[in-house]
Amino acid sequence: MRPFKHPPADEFALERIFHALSDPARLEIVRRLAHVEAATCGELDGGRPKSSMSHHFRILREAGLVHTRGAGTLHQNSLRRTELDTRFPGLLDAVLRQAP
Amino acid sequence: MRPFKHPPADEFALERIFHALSDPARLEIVRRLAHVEAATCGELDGGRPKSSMSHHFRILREAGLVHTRGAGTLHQNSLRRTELDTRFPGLLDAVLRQAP
DNA sequence: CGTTAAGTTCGATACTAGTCGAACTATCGA
DNA sequence: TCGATAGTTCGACTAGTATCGAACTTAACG
Repeated sequence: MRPFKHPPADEFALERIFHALSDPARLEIVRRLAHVEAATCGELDGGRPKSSMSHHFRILREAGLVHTRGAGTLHQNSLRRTELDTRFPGLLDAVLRQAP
Repeated sequence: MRPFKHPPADEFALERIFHALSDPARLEIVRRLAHVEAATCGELDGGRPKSSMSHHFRILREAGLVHTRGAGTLHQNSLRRTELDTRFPGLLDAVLRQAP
């Protein structure tokens, strides 16, 4: 499995993060990830096909919102919460306070 | 002059706000508006044509980020800061802390 | 009025992004 | 090793969006 590209926290771009969060499907993914330690792609699809989910996770990963690590045949995704809170204090809280 | 449509604070949609902020031109507008009481469209174009600016201001208005009021022949735009802070505490701060 | 100035609207174009099926890859288990 | 499973990649289609010139609207001022 190819390793994923995860930008370091000092390369996070606000525009990219906002773009990632401007899609309802991705906003929902982020919110659901906030309640768990990690989740697989399959656990978070809302009936959407796998190729669509893969696309959304890639956007979230490249924005720096989500970290994905392979665990056997499945991928565990987690919110990069502490890094995001350090780099953009208040942003994630604002998102999550909205619709818990 | 046609009155502008300004959504009430309880109709702000996070997706729409994020989309509005995902464009570099609009992010810059918001940041510059944070430093002044109000500004006209012309004061904030970065050499961009008026039709482009008008487009961006409409997106910002309809997301609830900016309020526009006509003052004679020019339009005064201001950040809806208190309403945004009430509805999404921390969000605007996160944006503005980033690049003052 | 006629003019100037500030923005808006319209229309065309180009680019960007979301959706989803099909084929591919990698890993685990029988 | 064969098959099943989880996810990625590819390709095509579609929908949305940015850009910008040109025409239009509105208001202030001679």
